[in-house]
Amino acid sequence: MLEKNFHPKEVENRLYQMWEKAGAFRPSDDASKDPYCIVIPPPNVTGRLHMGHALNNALQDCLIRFERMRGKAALWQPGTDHAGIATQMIVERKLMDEEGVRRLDIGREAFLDRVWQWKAESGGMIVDQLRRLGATCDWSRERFTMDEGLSRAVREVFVRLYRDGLIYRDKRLVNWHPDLKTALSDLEVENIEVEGHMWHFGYPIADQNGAPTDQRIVVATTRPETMLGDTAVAVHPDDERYKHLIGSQVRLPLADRLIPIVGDPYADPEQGSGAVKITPAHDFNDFEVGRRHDLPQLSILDEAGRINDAAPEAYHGLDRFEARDRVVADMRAGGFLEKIDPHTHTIPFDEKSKSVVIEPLLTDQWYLNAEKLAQPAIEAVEAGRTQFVPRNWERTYFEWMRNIQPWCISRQLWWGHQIPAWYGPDDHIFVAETEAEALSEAARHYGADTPLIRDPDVLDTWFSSGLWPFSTLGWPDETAELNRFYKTDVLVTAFDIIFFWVARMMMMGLYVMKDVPFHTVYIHALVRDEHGQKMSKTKGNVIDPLELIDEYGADALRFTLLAMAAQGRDIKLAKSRVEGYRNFGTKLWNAARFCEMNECIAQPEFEPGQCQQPINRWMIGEVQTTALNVTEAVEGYRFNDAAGALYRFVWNVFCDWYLELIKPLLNGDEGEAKRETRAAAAYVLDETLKLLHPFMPFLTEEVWQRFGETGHPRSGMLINTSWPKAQTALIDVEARAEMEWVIGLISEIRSVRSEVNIPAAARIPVLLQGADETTRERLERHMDRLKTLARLESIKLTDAPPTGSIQAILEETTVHIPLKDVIDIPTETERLSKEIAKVTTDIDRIDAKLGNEKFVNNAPEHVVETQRERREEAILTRTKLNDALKRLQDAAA
RNA sequence: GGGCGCGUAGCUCAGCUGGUUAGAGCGCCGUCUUGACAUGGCGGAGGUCACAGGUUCAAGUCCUGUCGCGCCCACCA
Repeated sequence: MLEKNFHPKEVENRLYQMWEKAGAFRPSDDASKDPYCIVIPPPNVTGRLHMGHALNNALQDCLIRFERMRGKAALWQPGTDHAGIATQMIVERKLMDEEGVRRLDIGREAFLDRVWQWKAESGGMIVDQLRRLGATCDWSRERFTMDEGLSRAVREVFVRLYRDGLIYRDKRLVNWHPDLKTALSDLEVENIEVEGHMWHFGYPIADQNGAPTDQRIVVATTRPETMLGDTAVAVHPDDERYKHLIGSQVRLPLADRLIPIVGDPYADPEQGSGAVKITPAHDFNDFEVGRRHDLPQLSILDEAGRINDAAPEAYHGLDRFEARDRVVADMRAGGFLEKIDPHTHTIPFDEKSKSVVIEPLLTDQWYLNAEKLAQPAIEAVEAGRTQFVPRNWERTYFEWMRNIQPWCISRQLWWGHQIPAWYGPDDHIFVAETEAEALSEAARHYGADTPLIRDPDVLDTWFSSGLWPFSTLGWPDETAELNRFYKTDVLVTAFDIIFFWVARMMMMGLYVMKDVPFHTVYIHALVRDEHGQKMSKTKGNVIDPLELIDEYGADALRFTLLAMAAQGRDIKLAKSRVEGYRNFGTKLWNAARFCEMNECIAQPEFEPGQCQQPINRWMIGEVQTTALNVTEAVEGYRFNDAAGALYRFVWNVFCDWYLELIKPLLNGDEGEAKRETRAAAAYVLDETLKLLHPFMPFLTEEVWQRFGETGHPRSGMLINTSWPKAQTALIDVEARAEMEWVIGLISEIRSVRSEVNIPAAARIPVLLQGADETTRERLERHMDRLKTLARLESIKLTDAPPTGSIQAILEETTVHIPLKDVIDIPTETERLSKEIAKVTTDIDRIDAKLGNEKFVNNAPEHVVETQRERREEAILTRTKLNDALKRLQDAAA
């Protein structure tokens, strides 16, 4: 016997282990089954499950369970990402906290050992947390981006790209992280608006001998320290104010260097003074200007962001912000500071901490020619070989892909895939998959064995992530899984990594596999807090999914997320919502409990089409409709529709009506109708469990199992059961009409009872007017139900005009309960008058509509028909209301 | 500057290709501990669908504009 409530804690772990032990997560080997594959967005090994993961994985698990039940060989390929920077930082901090050593103190080898050690100890946390959510990943295939196999894939792709000329080494400005001392890609930089200043400097123009004159040219900057690296001043070639100065020179203060004034359209005459200082080594725009004019690139910062030897001695070793103050002070002292304006501008910060200011720095790095790789990736989406859901994200994708910049793929870190490049004594580059290969190439190149030095840098984490859809399936080997599951089916992710990841997978997949990595990209919402803020540790507004699981169970959390996963909108998560869906679980649990108590046991030979009772025929039809709706919704990635359909079906149809309506029967004598109803109820419950399983796997499986203990033994676990195929032939329109009539009648009687304040416990007789033959038959069939659910004592029929009415009930109840006692007559009179006025305006409006020829001629038949019916109904209601009003007034008098 | 999206009940949000009387959860009011469920039942209040125009027989839904809000990209000497 089921307990009164479902206790997730006692069930979840047990069922999960049972599934896993039974191998339920492994795709079927049956070659006749269609393959279905999702690769998980690999969480960082350093990660803890946050709400975004919970949503992301609830969606994937829902799809995987759905497709598995639909008979596909479903593979959910799991794994984790080594997360270069994040992981390195965590281990560095740990080293410092526990042993007081820096990574440089112990050296690269030892440090990497520590990272691996750390990974072994605590890297599995996020994976366990995914299990708690109920994620049915095939854990036997779990991969890690730094595994030997995946690392081999990385090396091979790198070498291929290099040999195809798509990876190259270049010296240009990169986004430099002065704390971590590494380059970052454009995407890892976040521009944040801050209040700052604009300093205006007057640079003295030099005479023919290079000596400063009194004439000044004013430039402005938000980064005064960079003036130490200025190598020109630019003015617009057509700017009348400065045209004549092009070709002359400026005596740069402090640095005391002569720099040219050049004409370049980059200088905007409208902005500031119209003249702009050019610092090619510290500004992306200036870099371009410098290239055009062949200006020297004078880098004045070292890798830690301190002023280097290229600047005057007074500034050596100063941090960039100290240097800023110093430069401003010195400029002021020298009389070169014209003015300071307050100024809001955006400053590049590192995207992770949002606290370190990124410096453009001139360094040698490895680049990937993304423009070339983007071409086929753009075409694939244009041609629809990969589709975004919702569609509008394609615009975002195109926008970025069409303006894609070279991708800086090297990082000056230790944790990651070391770049397979070696340098000869003359810095000649040898790129090869192994050192041996590189050495033999070098021997060929130099004509003798030559020692090589390996490039110490590692690759951007996202490089290996880009290979994920095929590297996890075994590439570069031609594995059975690769053949079977690539391309994969759908990628599920949030929009914030479309650029980081989706775009890169598209490029890499097409380059390496010559096919898109997935046919669909489902972009889901971001989970925010109740105020719509992005959840973040610093804001302290994080809701921990694990806490919610502890409190309400994994099913409740999953259902909440799925029910709210409307397309394209952010999810503002409120706890009350989770609670509501937990209650939904309880409701279903108790419905099952009710079935169990009433011996509704699934009969293996039960034929849903053979039912005789209209109520059962109706209910079976409702299940079919729901199966149809849920299937279509999940197929279309409309998870909220699917969840909503299930919620309404279970609660508002199955529990509220069906179970209530069959109570008189179940409590009555044994007989064919009772037997049929028990079997039908059990059938409906089973179908419901199946439909709900991808959404609430634990509760449904538990009920499924428990019923197998007391009823007919189950042939298998719910997780492996076939998805209900909607049989539209089982939808009996007549039975539905009849039951809707019964439900409507009960609702009306209840509503009227309440309106006239009949105590809930009171049993009343009811007079129904205008009963025709069909109505009489129906009443006969459902008499018990009507009496029970509407608390009627008796039902009398008259031949007078139409159906159950306020008037009739008022009339009859007066027999038992004096009207005056239960009704406040003045209030009631007022209410009725208002009601009458309202109905009258309704009638007028409908009359106007029906009087409109265009409407009658053009609107679909059923719309016009509906309007006519409504008109008649309204007129009838008005008559009744008027009668009731008159009666009240009589009673008052 | 370019792009995307949002504005519907007190709160959080659904509402697909225009078509009955605009829905849900939570909250609120009333009522009921009746043998599945108080994590519940039953009944109810609450909305000029941001605003202004337009298309249409018909607009929350389509178009234009206005106001307010959010996000992404780029730029800002």
